[in-house]
Amino acid sequence: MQLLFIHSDYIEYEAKEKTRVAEPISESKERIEEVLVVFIAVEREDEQDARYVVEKASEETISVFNKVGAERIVLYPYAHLSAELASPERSIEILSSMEENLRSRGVEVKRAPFGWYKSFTLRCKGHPLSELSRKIQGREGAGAGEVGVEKLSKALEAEEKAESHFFFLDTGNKGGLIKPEDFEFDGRENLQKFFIYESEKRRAVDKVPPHVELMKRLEIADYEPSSDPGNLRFYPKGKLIKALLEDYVRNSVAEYGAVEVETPIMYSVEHPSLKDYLERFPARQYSMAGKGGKPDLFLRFSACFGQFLMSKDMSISYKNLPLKMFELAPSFRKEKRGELVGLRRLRKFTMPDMHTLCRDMKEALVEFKKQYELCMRVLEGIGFSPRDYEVALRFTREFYDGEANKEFIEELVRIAGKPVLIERWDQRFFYFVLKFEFNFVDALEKASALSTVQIDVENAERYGIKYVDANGEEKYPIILHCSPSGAIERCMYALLERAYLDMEGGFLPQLPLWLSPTQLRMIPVAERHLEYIEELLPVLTGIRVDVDDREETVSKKIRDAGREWIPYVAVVGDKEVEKRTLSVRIRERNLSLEKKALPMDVRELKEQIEEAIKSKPFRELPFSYKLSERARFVGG
RNA sequence: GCCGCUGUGGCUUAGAGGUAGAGCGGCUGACUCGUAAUCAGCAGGUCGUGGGUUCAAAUCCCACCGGCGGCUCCA
Repeated sequence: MQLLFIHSDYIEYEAKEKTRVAEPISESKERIEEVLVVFIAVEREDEQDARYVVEKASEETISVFNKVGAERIVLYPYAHLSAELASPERSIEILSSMEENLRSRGVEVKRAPFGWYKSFTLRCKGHPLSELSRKIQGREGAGAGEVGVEKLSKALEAEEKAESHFFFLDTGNKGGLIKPEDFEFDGRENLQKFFIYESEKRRAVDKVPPHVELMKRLEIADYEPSSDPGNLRFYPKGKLIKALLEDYVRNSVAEYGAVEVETPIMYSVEHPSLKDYLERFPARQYSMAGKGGKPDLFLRFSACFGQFLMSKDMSISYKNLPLKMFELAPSFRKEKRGELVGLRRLRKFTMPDMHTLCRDMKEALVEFKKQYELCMRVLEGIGFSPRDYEVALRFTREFYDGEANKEFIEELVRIAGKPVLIERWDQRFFYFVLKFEFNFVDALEKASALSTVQIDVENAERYGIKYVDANGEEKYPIILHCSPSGAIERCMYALLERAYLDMEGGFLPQLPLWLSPTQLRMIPVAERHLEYIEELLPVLTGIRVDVDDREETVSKKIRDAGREWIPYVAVVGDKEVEKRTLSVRIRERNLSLEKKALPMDVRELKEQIEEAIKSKPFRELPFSYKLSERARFVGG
């Protein structure tokens, strides 16, 4: 049960309109003075142990009532305090028994009608105790009788109060932070969109994001109605792209010096170090009940716990630092229903998650910069140019006030090579003092983070992660959290949205060559040309080649290849067989109008493709190279 | 989670109280085909699910489920 207490001069409310769970009422309008208003959400778990919860909640209410010296109490049902409400019938029952319980203690109590849309005004007294919130929990199992009132977590309260301010910082800009009203956006439309999105957090959009249609049509991914929303299915092409991106990120961080590990995807809710995190986002976990007295489990929302718990048990010398640990972590966040969209925001996603233990802030900053550059390289390698993303640097006021740190921030802006958005928090409300993200702005002008690095000054201590320094003393390291690419699915979203933006701009949409499921399609004019194609295939190893051997016209096959965004399409007819060449169409970004096919030698074509995809991971075609043997995964 | 919109064969959709219609895709056949949709035929639908109103419901009402958008949020 969630309770919000407001000690008020008065409350006025009026029942306006019934909802379908409305209880019958006699009075629709009330005004009550010198009152402790208790906003209440009865939660599902309360149904299990209703009497206990009513007793505890009443005790707590009386205690607050006495402390603030109110004259009467109003119980005001307020569903919005919880995401896990009890049934309306039980809620009314529980609220009524709470009303009676309080009345039996000799207090004047009024209960606002349940299940009505109500208007209300109240005046909060504003003294230190005038606003309080409490959560009442039922007893866990049979034995544990003493779980009672808990305060909301400190972090959550702090965050509500935390204020932040936006600025800009340009490359040559020694003068410090520029206020948004003094910043000239000219030519920086994307940054402007990003800023508007960040500062207003709202967009008037009534369209489905373009990538959703594309992910289906290109047989990449799709919704799975039989799972929880936000858990997608990936078709062979999507799975291939995903696996290639994963390979690429894995290789990149290995090159940077991280070791790959794997940690469990579920953890006990009882673990003391995890509790703070959990309390902060109670409704956002996938959790399951532990049977037979075992503790409940939740699915991880990142690889942090696993790697922290692993680090805690390691013996680490200062000589091992900076120590980098990496995991391609399937992660779960039960995001609110309305937040889920296509590949942009999921409940199950793959997060490349690297943590770096650093001996001190100095070393942390050195690594932070390296990782900043690593992230730029990774995005570049995937196929994003710096024009495709906007940089945000976020830090606490305290961090920025150090003169050396100011220079550090300016250096980061120079590396970005363009103005960046700054967010400065008045106080630290979470575990980091500095973070950056590279944000993609999509076709509907929504921004979402790709790469990010954060400097964590809190979790080493919380988890008991220590290293031994040169003097033999135990120290807490500073921890860097880094996702070099951001969630893999989100990269796919950004690639699709970018392709859509290209299309809007008059270009042919395309995926990067190394990620294209089919890189080269061979089209025989007639059946008799298949033999020649079969001869060529062994030459083209290391490239994903397929053959459109269906009984269709050449025009149809060309069109279908175009709809699949295939980068190289080679037609083979009598002429080619005779001259031992290929007639190749190249889908370049600027070829939307010209549709020329040029004669090319097979080896020449192979070299050209190999040159373009060298240094990138390669995987074979995930299905038959013959189109006639391939099933369709999505309709038409 | 709340509010609004939405759900018709595998896909895209027409129909807005009175016998479910089309295109794509699939299958069969013909054409062996030269750069963005060859022609003909066939199969495929308890109109998201469950209730209700009605002589009659894809169509109106309610609930639930999925999708989209907004609010909110993004460790």
